[in-house]
Amino acid sequence: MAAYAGVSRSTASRALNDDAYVSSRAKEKVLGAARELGYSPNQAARSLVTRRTGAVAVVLSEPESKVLDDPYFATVMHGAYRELSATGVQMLLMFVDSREDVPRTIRFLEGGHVDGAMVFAPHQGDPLPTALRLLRLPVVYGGRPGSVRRGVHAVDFDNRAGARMAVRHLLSTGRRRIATVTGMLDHPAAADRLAGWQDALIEFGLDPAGLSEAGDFLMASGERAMTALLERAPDLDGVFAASDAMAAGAMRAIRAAGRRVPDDVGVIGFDDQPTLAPAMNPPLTSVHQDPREQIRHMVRTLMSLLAGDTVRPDTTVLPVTLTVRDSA
Amino acid sequence: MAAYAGVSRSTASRALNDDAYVSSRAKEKVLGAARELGYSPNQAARSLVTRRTGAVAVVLSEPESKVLDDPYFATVMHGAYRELSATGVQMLLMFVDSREDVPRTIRFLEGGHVDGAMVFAPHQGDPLPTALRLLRLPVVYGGRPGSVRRGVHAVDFDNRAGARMAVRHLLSTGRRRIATVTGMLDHPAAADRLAGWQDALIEFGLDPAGLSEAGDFLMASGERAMTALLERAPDLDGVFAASDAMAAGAMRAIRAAGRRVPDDVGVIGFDDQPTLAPAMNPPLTSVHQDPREQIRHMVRTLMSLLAGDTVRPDTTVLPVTLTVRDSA
DNA sequence: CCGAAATCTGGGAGCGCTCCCAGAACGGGA
DNA sequence: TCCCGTTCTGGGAGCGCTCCCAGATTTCGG
Repeated sequence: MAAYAGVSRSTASRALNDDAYVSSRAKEKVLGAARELGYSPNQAARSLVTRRTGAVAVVLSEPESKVLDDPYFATVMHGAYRELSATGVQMLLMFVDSREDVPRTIRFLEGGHVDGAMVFAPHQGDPLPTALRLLRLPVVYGGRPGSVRRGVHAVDFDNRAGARMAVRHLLSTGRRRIATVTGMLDHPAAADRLAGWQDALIEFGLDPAGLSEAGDFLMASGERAMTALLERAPDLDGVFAASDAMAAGAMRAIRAAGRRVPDDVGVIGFDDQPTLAPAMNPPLTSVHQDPREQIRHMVRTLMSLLAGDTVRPDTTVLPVTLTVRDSA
Repeated sequence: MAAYAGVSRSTASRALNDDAYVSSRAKEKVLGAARELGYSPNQAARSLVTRRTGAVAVVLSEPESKVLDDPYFATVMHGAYRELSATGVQMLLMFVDSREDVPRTIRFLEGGHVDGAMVFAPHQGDPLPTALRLLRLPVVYGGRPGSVRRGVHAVDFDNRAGARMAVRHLLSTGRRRIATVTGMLDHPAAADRLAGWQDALIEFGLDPAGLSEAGDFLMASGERAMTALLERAPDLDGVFAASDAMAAGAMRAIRAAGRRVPDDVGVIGFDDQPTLAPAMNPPLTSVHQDPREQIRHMVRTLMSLLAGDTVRPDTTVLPVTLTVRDSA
């Protein structure tokens, strides 16, 4: 190929990587030859010497059922692919379903197959973040990792403020008995949302006691939890669910109990899932977060890290907004 | 590392790749040293000489909205990851959202970054399969590709037989006016399901005229189509929807028209989505297909191809079953 | 018009591995 | 005991690229 262009391998390499000190004439010749020959450089040979792979791992550490069910992860995968390929980086997707997957994953990540990783590992007891600390591989977390707190790069949403906003909105319509259905509490986001609900009630001088019920982010748990809440506190007039799916379940329970949404009970969800929240009946008021924005931040941070910039390890907190529809 | 184990690089290499002609003593020494040193071979150097990357691309050629919405794709991604990593192959996920993505994708695939590809490209006009024919890269399709018919490896479901089974089931409960809501008809699966519906009606001497309405696989289109059908044929007593989501939409329309499921109108879906079909009210009778089985077949075929076996290019058709619940 | 600085080019080394080949060690039958 | 086939080992070449360095060429101020 260098021969075909009539230059040395060195010059060809420089032209292809647009280095400094290449005459425009040589560059043109090389690029022309490459086009004519349909030449594309051998990635393996290149990585061998540059010690860069041009690939980044996206690690989803959640049980299978969750990943398949939650459209958030579909958005994450797709968004990560788009953002990464826009910067010329290949995405390597990895799933970690159970503790047994951890060693294999670690081995792969330290095997020099990737330049860095974007990790979603929200559970408290997840061994992955701890294991990852020992590697010297640039890692950016999506959402505050459950197990490791400080000294890591993370991009999270302001779950607590979002929950506060939701509850304040319910309060602003005159409701005073506001319950919550939480997510799994070993999940920092769930804990933060619970805290935000509590913040707003206390701020208003109200007593949160007995008005919280644990769910697991999925619809069925929302229905179950809401049924329990209605039994325990028949006078409740509002509910904040830590996910849209649970809000949907809660609505079913409310109707089953012969109450109306929003007339008798106001309902607010979290996530503002585009395929779910607006399609509900009535359309769901929900705390809106933008996963694409999160991904963008994560990619940007990782790219700085890969470029060798010293970025102070920190958690970036992205703002959320309240999308008001008819359910509250 | 070879030095540490006290053997030559050749012997170390042989031990690590468990080649023939290595004494068990040498092998033990090498493996022991590797463990002690936390050594893992440099993938780039290895690919450089073997001309194998140990990676396979999974290409999803569908518009973004579809990929994010359809749990089938989540299952595909996750299943493909599991099956591939079980055979020691890395998965590279690629999305092709629009025609503009095609050249970039082709360039990547022919750039020698992967050993083969598993492609999901169901649309009739999709330019990707045609472009892929020119590459000499082993490709296995998931579902019959829309544009290229023969001479390719594909693993499809028996959509036509599945639809036939569904309609026969409706017929067996005494229903005689059975409508269908189709998927996008540029999608071979949708066309096959429509054909199967027609097969069963004709087989029973019934006239399908006016009882079919086009949808797009999503819930909203099911509702819309069903409303139209009920208006056009108020006497209908059964409906076969080409997806579970459309079946859900159809149920809403049926209720909105003051009819009951299954008493007045029997409903059957397709896909038997685990998170949707059993959770519906009433639980949905649906044609069951197993995406994991499809993936397994695809991976197996691709592996044979990579091993250099000559596999006759052909479409494997996987059987489907009918899961009977309460909606019909 | 000269010399030094800036710009450009090609040769050579080497990244870490696998594969080929020649030769050493081993084993068993004549 | 010797010979031949089998099993095992190490050395060397080379995969295709980038990077370093030395030398060639151009540019430009004095």
